Amino acid sequence: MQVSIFVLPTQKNMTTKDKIIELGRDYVQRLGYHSFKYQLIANDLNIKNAAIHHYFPAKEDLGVAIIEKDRSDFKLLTESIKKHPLKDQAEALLTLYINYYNQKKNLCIVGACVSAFAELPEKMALASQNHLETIQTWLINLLKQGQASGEFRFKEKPEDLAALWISALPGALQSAQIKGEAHLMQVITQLRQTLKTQQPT
Amino acid sequence: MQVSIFVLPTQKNMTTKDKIIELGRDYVQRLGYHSFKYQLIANDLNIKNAAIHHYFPAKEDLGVAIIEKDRSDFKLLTESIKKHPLKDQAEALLTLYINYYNQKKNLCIVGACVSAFAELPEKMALASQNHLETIQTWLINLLKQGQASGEFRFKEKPEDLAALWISALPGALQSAQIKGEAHLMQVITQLRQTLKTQQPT
DNA sequence: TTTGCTACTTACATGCAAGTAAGTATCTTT
DNA sequence: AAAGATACTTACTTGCATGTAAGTAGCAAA
Repeated sequence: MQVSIFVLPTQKNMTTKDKIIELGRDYVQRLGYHSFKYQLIANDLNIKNAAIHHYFPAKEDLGVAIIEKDRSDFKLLTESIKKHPLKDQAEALLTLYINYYNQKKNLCIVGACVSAFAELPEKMALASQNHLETIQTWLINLLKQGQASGEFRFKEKPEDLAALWISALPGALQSAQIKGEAHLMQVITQLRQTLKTQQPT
Repeated sequence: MQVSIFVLPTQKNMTTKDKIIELGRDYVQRLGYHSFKYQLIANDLNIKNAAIHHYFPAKEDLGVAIIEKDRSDFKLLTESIKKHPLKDQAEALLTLYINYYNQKKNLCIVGACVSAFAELPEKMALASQNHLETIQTWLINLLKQGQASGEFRFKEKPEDLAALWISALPGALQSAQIKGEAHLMQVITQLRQTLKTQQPT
């Protein structure tokens, strides 16, 4: 299920527009929305600043495109594994964050958005709201299925547990910048235990 | 134990320097470090921009002062309640975050620092590292005491549980901007349950 | 072949935030 | 009363990021 940790940000057969979105997402996840600049992407692609404005007139437009790409990727991922055991599906979310850490991306896109929310353009605020909603809904559903099937045996409300997961993961990824990978793994260990899956004997 | 939710950011008997730190902390918690500007504080205090540079030559200097003030306040708070029941001491941390939310501060200082960490001046990075360390150490200690006394009956390692708390609280505060107060309360509910305190019958 | 579209470059305008240098008013100490 | 320190203001520099206007090169369709 896990392909490669070090995915190349851009590939030859991608259009410039798509490369801009990919590189933009990278920088947003490393630096945050307000600290990422068109110039960084322009340098990487050996094009001029204004070329990016050709595709995305305002930074806000690129911001929205990045969020929607990330949301779309999330949907593709969850769709592709929806027949897998529920525990594996939950693990896929955890793996996502471990991969971010290994790629030195200490913000997930949703985390980057909420941590800059007060200064976010309105369209980006709406897009990030939709993105978070998508993740939350998927997770709640997963937890409900697991509770119903007995694959998970937690006593809490699925909504409450989902809230914990979608707060703790972005938070742990952020603080792992200071406390290191072990910190992220401690949080993930705790989250795994909340599911109360059958212990392998 | 809880004084007033709506504490005035500055008071008459404070020095200008202290007012700058307090207002700075407010703005950092609302906007994030890179989005808060000297001009905002200058307007609030009816002074000129350059007056702030008189006290804090570089923005980084004010940043460090804000973090150290926050850390100092945290130490004062925990010191002042160290004789209280352990459960109440844990509740005090939760209350801190509920108060932040009610004051529309959707970043704690540590959260503001880690979410902007890659672009943070070195002195601020160190200061925030110390701040986080202080909170973590306090919490681990509290959990260990509670485990020893039987006031808490969790089975996890105190370190792991502490990691969850200090990731989930900043994360929940941030995402509460999108998902509302109920979301924060769901996370807090889950964290309370991790302590496995005696249920009141 | 000419018309037009796509994908850019060149060159520039704008605005803003950080920071500095020099001056002034007031209060403090000797 | 003189000297210095404190708490600012005025006026300015610098640099950078966003964004725009106008031009160009190449391919694509009519």
